[in-house]
Amino acid sequence: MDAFYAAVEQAAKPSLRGKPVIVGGLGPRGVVATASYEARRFGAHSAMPMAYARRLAPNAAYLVPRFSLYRAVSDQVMELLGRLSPLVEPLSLDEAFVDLEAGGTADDSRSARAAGESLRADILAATGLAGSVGLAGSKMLAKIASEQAKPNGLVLIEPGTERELLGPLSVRTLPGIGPATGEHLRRAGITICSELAAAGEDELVRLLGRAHGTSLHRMALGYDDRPVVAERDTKSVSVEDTFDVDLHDRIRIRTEVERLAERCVRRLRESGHSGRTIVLKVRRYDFSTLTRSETLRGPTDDTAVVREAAGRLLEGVETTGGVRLLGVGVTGLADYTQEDLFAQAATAREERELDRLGTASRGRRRESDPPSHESGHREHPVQRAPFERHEDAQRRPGLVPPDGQGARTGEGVLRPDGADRAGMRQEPSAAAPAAVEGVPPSVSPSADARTGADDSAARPGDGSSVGPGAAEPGGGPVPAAARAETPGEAEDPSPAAAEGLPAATLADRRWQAGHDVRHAEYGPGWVQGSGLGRVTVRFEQPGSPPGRVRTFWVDDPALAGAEPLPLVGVVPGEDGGGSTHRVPHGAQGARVPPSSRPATRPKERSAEDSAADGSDGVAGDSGAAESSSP
DNA sequence: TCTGGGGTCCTATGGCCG
DNA sequence: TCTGCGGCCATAGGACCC
Repeated sequence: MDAFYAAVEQAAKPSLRGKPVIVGGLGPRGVVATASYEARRFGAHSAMPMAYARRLAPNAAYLVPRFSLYRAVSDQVMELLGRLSPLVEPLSLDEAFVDLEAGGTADDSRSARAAGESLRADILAATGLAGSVGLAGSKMLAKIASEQAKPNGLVLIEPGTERELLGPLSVRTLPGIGPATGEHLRRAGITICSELAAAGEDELVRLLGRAHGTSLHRMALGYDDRPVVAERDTKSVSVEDTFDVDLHDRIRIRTEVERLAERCVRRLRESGHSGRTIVLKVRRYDFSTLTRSETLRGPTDDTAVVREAAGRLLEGVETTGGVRLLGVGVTGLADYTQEDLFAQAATAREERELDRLGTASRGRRRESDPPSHESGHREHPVQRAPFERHEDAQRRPGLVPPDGQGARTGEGVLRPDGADRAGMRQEPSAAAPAAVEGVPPSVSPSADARTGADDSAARPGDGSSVGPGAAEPGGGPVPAAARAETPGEAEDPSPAAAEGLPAATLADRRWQAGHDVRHAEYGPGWVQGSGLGRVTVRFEQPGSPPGRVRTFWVDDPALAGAEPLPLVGVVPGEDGGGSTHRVPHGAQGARVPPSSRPATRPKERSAEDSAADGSDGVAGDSGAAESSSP
């Protein structure tokens, strides 16, 4: 898919079509995830620091990613690919290999080209978006072809022309040659593929090591017999956060590590995994990165176990000077969970009974899994871990008895499903007003509040402007990345209540730039920006003409968060928009009668309106669409 | 320019064990 | 009983990809 995230946003927001759009982290340390082709003309591109992109393209629209929307569109595209062949290997949300031969879809250049063109048409019809197709006899060449096809094109590499085509291309074209290897080769006098091929395998192995050397030599000759692999097992799960301002306070660092551990385990469980090796990642003030890991005796998906392991690893890390990033990961995954093991232990007899009766085997265990208790012939018997952990658990209140049932209920104190989600949404109510008044636009409120919570107290004058009110017992604000994935969450008052915090009020609502909203009177739109107690909304939707902007008070009860609308197939409703529109779970409780308080018109509105409605109609002017989310 | 977040794979090193 | 060696594992770091 071409400039995927930006293209989705342009499809969802008609006023942005044909305009430079940049999607990525909007905080002071954000980077560009995707730049639309219009933005690329200014020199903006993926992985570029956002601050630099803003200098190059100050009038672009800057938006945070909305992964749930991209995932939904991606699913549509992948479904179309699945019709071509059972062998589809997704590389990311916007890219996949398809083995056309295996699907019987194509067996020569003509039929392959036809399949590619019809696929592009189908993608356009289903999503309204452009995709590019590369056709070739191997994954490497297909990928190179698709790069050449962009934007919105199709390139086929005829069999027999591979070496001729590769020869003059930069070695950087080949997958696996990045900045470091490219520089390494350049110093050896190798800059293009023909030179790589001529260097010979022995020389490349000497330069780059066994695996890399041999595979690159083959690729330079056009050989690549890697198969298209449909199902790949996940090997690790991790979460990490970069902080807007370096962390110095040791207690604060520890708290963040624990929070990350909890988030990591949540993701681990959601994927149906447990894991044996806990990894702590620390990026220091000078960008040097170190990892520390600890391998347990058996796999776990227990929050407390991971949190404590991460904490132990942190103890061995020197953090004076400051920390800019922390991460927690789990590797050595097993695709059964601890509860399965508990259950197995507790119900082994029952299970054997069921098996004897021919009942299908239970749980998430697969044929390929390590043996269970009954057949333990492993050098490192993973199944011992639960029992060892159980001893720990007995000393720790609120943990799990090995009775299968208790695995969930006993731990409910730590992470009942609702409370976990609440944990993601613990938004210090005191921080919101402070942020609205005191935080400069584009500074992520969460991170800023985090720094305000202790670091600025410890080190006055290090740049944070949020006061001690930001600190909140029982959890901190949501990292920007987490919020970005869950639009509308901030509006849900229930989690706060579940945590015993004061119920959220309308004034606590956060309006994230780019996120969808619905106004009782004006219908669906999206947040163009907010700050100073106001939120500016552009009222338009996929398929509609570019819409107008209006500004409201942030606590306007007529305004509610909304879920993204489908990009294709919804005719803008006569009722003012989107009859298929769903109010997100978070907004249900806050549903309001139409305009119990009339749309207000702050004095600044006219100025803001005219700026945003100006000649180019883009959310530009360095204020509009960017995240001045309070 | 001042550098995200989620991954994968490879390499080197050192300890343990048969 | 000691030594050398290879295999495997744990750990750490780095390159790369989207």
